[in-house]
Amino acid sequence: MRADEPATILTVAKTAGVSKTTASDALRGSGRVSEETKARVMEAADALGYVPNGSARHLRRASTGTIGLHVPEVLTRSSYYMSFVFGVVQGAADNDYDVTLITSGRRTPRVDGLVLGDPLGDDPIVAKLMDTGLPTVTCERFTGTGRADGVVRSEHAEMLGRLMDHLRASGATRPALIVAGDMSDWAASVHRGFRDWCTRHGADPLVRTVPFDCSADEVHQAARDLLALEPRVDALVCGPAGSATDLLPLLREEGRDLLLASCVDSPAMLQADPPITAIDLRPREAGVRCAELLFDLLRGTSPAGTERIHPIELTLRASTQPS
Amino acid sequence: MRADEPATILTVAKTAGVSKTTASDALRGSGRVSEETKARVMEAADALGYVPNGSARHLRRASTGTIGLHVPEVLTRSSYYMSFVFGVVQGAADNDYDVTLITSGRRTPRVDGLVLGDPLGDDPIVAKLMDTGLPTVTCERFTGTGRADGVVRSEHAEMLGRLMDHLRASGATRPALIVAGDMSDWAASVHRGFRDWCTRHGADPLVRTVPFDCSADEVHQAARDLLALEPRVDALVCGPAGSATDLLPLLREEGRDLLLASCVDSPAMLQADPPITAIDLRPREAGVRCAELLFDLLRGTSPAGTERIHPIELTLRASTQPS
DNA sequence: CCCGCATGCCGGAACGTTCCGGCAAACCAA
DNA sequence: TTGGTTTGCCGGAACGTTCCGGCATGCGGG
Repeated sequence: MRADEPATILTVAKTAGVSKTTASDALRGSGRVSEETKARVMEAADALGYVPNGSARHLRRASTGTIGLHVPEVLTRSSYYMSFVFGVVQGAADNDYDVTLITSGRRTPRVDGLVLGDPLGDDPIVAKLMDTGLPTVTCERFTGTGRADGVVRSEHAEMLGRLMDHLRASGATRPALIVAGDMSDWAASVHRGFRDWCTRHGADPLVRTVPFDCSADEVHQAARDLLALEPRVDALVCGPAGSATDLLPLLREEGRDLLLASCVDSPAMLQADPPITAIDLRPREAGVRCAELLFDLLRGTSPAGTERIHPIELTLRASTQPS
Repeated sequence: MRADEPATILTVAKTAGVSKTTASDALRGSGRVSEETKARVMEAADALGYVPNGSARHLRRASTGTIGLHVPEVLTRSSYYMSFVFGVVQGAADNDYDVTLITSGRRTPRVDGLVLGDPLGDDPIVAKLMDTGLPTVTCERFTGTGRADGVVRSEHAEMLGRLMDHLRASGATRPALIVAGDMSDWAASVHRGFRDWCTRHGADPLVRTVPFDCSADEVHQAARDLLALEPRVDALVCGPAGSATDLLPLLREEGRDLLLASCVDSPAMLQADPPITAIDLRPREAGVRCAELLFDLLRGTSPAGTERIHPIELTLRASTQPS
């Protein structure tokens, strides 16, 4: 339980023997305050356990000190999103901001800006948030109506090409892809990367599309379709997070010894048998980058329309070694 | 980009032809306002797109309208925590509160109360948060110094007993347990439930302890220890989230055909081969309950010290069918 | 008619901090 | 000595909303 009333700037000022303005200036490094007075005020604030009242501060400054964060509630991507969320929170804390989670469009959020992870073009919540007019940064582009003020994105198409090169070098001649629909910029890039690679290498673009928040059954069905093709598919790239590990039992059951890769890495890919080659999207760093870009926008140090590239990596594991 | 200045209560009042006090009272259902006047004010607020300035409101009310949420950054539990977080956010939104994520003890948070998921007795961040004196609800008990104002917990020991009964009914005579250390109330309960069951049934309590945020290697090592025992272990209960699926490759490799169960359910348990029997902790609902309890505490409708039981379920799957 | 009560409005002050501009003192140059 | 500049303080007002208590009006009862 809380002991007594929190100290205010007036308490600190009285204790340090200065005006409230001097106390505020001393603690914030604003105005003109001598070093001696500044030290005295900071000592008093420390001794009193003074914590600024954010509501008062933000009322006066016409700001909130908070950014809103929205990620889709898709459990298959919980590992990715959890890391992303912690990254955004880290980036915000580094800039003395709080992060408020937004899971519905019910209330217009009172925040200084927004970070939207994986904004889906057909997500009404995202559309609503984009309509608030708040400074907004998206991780990957928004495929719906409207433009974010800032975008942090990765070169998924290029990385898919590199993965395909690796599969080809491992002996694959007939690769296939399971990918989510084009409402996600990420999924669209992966899809495009695959098609482009097939065009360049004279391969059939064998693709099955599933929903972004697809069930394991949907993934299984897509995989079965591909596995039934003749000539036989000899490499399978799984777009949806977690789907590669979900398919291991099916592949084992069908006695299919093909190369397997995932477009989203997670601890489960490493722990699978065999460990699965995957694209490490480095979600925590992506979160930090999104937060940083939003603050640059809020401070005016980056113009609206800024796009930043977030580097991703291909992690090779046993699932794509030639057998 | 934002079009123009947001409407204030003064704008609404002028538009509706009433005083600011009447406008405020009409929108909040406080004071004494006729139905006719109320309707007129709400119409004006709607037309103006009025959104209350939370900073002003909370400054006046000496509240923040925000609760702080802390969960450990343990990726192996991302599925559980993600659901828990979304549950807390849901519960908060239902009470018109925002949720701020707290990942470090660097700044004393300006929030009305705290929800701590899985508070570990040796976590310095949790200790710091408990020291703030803010009204605090924990999901499971805090094993360190200090007492939360409210606790939402489940009967893990009892559920463990039921799981053991099921394993015994499936033919297990020599069950073993991998569990995290006792810094987690949940882990301690699971451990106690296992030991109590073994005592009641004259079984050796075969247990290996791992850290709460254990690596897959640590789980593998613990499992190898248990698998090496003679007489042979015929059932394995995995405490750490995700560890049951992590062990499937090892069990397959060792040719061990034993019963396997997990103390934490997740989509991955369902997708494993075979699907793994698990305890569904229903994390999303747990999150909602924690938020609700915190608001009851803040409103004074529940006394400090309140404990509420959150029901959990045993989900039987192929991994514990007798072979 | 007068008094008490209920209803429905109202303005002022409060919340804690920051912004703005004023003022006094000290110093330096002409 | 006078004028200009710099430094370091200061009080008042502002931010948007809520709380508090006052007041006018109407109604009913004595």
